[in-house]
Amino acid sequence: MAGSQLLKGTLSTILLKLLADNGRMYGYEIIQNIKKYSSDQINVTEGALYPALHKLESQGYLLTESHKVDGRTRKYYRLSKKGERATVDKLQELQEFLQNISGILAPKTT
Amino acid sequence: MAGSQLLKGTLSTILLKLLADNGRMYGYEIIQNIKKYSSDQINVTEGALYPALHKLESQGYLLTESHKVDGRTRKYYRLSKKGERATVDKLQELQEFLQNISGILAPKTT
DNA sequence: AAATATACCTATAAATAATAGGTATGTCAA
DNA sequence: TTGACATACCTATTATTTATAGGTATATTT
Repeated sequence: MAGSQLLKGTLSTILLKLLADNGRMYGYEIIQNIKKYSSDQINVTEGALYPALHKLESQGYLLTESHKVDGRTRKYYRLSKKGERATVDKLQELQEFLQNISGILAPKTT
Repeated sequence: MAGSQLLKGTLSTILLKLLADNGRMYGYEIIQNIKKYSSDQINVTEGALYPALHKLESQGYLLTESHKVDGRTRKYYRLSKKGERATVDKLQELQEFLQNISGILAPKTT
């Protein structure tokens, strides 16, 4: 996809926010969810998603449990207490950054 | 700075936009400008800026001219015709991306 | 004389995502 | 029944991008 490099730096925060909203999700579901919410414009690849989830897990932000559904294994991820706190911080940081970027991108009226 | 990795992918577009607005700028000026516009929150390092400018130049998006001012050399960068076209495309791409991100980050009302 | 600001640059390291590959089950159509 | 496609997990390698840290040099302020 064009402009895919724009995702850099924002993916982990998006993942935390999705889990905060939805309680628990599994990898495949996350990919579909982001695709849908962005009207097919943001395509998170598996090679980006799974390492990102595993890193968040290793940092103690996520807890996991595996369940077999229709013969296939699903690994559910959800926020730990630590992850909930991190989500608040990272969300605020990202929103401030987006505001700053918007300020720079705003058409100049001078 | 915290959250500095958020800049990833957006820097070259920001540079193009700044040059589109200001006609021509030199490296040091760009760093100060971004710092000021973001209220000190976005700090573009030299190690990020100069390679980024040189890449844009090598892609044919920027033209340069050096001038000596107060004993110091300034290298001015400005958009080429090709750079002007690229700016329009990249700006639109970034704005669509920011909208998508905002949509995902918006508080869930469901 | 020393510190700070201005002004350019690059080499190496770190972080992050893409590409491309692997494994496996379920379903639907030819 | 076979082949395509969707679901579901994963990792190794590569590419891209920025940070860190270093270098050079002049002007101004303390």
